[in-house]
Amino acid sequence: MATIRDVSQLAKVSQATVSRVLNGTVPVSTTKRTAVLAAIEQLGYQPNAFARSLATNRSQAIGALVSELSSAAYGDIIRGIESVVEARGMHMVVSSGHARSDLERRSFEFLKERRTDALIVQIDATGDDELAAWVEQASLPVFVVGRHIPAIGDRCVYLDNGAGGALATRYLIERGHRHIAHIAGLMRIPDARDRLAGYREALAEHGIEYDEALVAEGGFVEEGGYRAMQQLLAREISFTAVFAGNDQSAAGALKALREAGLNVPDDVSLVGFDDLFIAHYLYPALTTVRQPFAEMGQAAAWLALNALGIGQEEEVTRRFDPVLSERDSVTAP
Amino acid sequence: MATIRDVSQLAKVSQATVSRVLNGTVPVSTTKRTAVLAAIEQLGYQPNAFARSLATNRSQAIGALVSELSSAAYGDIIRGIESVVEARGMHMVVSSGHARSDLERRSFEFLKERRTDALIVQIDATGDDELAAWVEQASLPVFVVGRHIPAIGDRCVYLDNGAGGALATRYLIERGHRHIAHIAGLMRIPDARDRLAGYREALAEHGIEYDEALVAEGGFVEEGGYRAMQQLLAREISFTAVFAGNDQSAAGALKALREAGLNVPDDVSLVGFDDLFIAHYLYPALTTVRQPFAEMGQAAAWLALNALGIGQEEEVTRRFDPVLSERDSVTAP
DNA sequence: CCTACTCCTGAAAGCGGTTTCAGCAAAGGG
DNA sequence: CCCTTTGCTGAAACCGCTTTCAGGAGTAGG
Repeated sequence: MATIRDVSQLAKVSQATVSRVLNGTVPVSTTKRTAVLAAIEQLGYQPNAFARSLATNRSQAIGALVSELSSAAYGDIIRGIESVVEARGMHMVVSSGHARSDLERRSFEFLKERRTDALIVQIDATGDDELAAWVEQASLPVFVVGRHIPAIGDRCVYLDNGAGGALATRYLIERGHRHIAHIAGLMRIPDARDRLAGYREALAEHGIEYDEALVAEGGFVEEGGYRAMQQLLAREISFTAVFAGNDQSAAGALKALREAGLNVPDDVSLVGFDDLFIAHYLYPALTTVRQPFAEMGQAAAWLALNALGIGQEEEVTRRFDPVLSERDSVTAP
Repeated sequence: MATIRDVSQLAKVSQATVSRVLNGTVPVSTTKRTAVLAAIEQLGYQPNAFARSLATNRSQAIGALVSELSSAAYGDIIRGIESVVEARGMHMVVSSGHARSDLERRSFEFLKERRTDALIVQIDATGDDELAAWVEQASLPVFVVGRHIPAIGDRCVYLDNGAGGALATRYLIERGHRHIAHIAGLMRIPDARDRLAGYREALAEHGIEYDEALVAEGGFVEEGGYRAMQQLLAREISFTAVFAGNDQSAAGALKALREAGLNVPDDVSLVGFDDLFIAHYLYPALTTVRQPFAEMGQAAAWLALNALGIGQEEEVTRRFDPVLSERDSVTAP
């Protein structure tokens, strides 16, 4: 591999000059510049990223720590991050927390050690307080995506889950539903609590009394949604619509409803949350609250770049508003 | 940040000795070793990865270039790669080709420049010959996953698509179907051709004549599957089963069948390919040929590590066999 | 008791860039 | 016409680690 030294010798200039041509830090006379460029071309020279990083103490990479690499949502977040980071000529190093708090910790250390210039984390298993401590004590800028931790609010990019829960519920109410069940998510996750709060808020707005018997916990997974729906049906309280805490639990609920001989949307309307692409593949296609994962990833990436002084310095949206993706799973009661 | 120098001074030894206890390259006396470890602990010292890489010319990272970051299949491949790479204390740098040949090229250069120790690529848009040339000319070990290019066969990890096509078709034949349609994939992709070949092979095995009118191209996407199925129906040739080239086109086909008033599986049986998790969410849940993406990613990662001399040196499976995931979309005619 | 190995250790030379610093030439100001 | 700027340039220091090399102490062999 050619080094900067080889280039400088071939071009008959100093290494410093080659470096200056390369980085455009200081003007270089046209004759030398062209000589250098010619030499670079001729040797097929590529700067050694390690040497550069060592000298500048910049890695030209940002780290992404996600909860689970194979999930659809995180794929979109990563894609969002990658698109802006790569457009800035930087790289992305990704690591997964495998949905376990200890592994999240390990991956976090891993990436820090790797000295990425900034870190974007999207993890669930680690608690708010601990995560906030990580963020504050880290020696590099860290941003959190998909989660709102008030203590470090300016470092979070998240969806307004309360508004999302209210949006879904209000949508059902406006179509005439009064008896609306809710399949809640994993209650240790703030998102789940916020969505439930939004549900209650929308009910209250319309003078509908909150009934605990209409709420069951689905844990954000399909199997949980399935069982939660079975519980709701077993309680023999009538309802004409269900707001599921996420699309996966909605899929499970759909299955349970089908098995109970109930038709969606004719007998029961169903709304999900997230707008993963499974929402589109379910039958009937699921009406759901859209969470703009890719945009959120982009926003987090911009925050990170801004923190490094190489961003666009425009104001970056931190709190995203939910939007409803209307499909075929809702009708009037 | 503490450096190796700080550690060496605190421990009253040379930098070389610190390096040696760090890497275990050469024995160090117990007294010095404990002094060094104490100093490291006290200073919270973490070696600088750049300096180390510069000195060793090893990045401790392997690069992954995937076609599209947000797809379910690639998520599993990445997860597979990450699991083995991280277990070996190395990192993964990922980049996306965004399903475009020029961007694939750019990302490839990007990662090479970044001097990852090895590269794993999973891309579609670049042609066989060109990709083979990249692989052979690269200055680092490169492996291809999800694709079989005979010229560089030992560097490919792939599914036996022909066997998969035959498996699906045979499965249908064994259940009594004789008139089986095929929704082919994107014919410029070898996978699609191989699956079609497998389909024909299974037909031939059972003395069923191949009928071109029973094949339509679905381009591996949902919309294409939808239209392909409409074409097949419009041709008014009777068939009792369909083998779709992948799960996404199967989903489209399912939709078209439903709109045509045909029930799956009672009127028409349907088999997909890939076993993405949408297969599970479709209604009826899709019987499909499973492609073990995560395992394939792992295999590719092992090949890469072996090439670097830090693998397990066990024989690594390169060609994976398809397995049928039986669900609810097939029945006897 | 002397020589020949071992075994461990430290000094120093890289790895391949960036950046400071000083210097020289040309240009501008008085 | 002399002095100060300005603009480029090269030498050299430095980033933090690994690794070679030479040497000293301790042990074994003769």
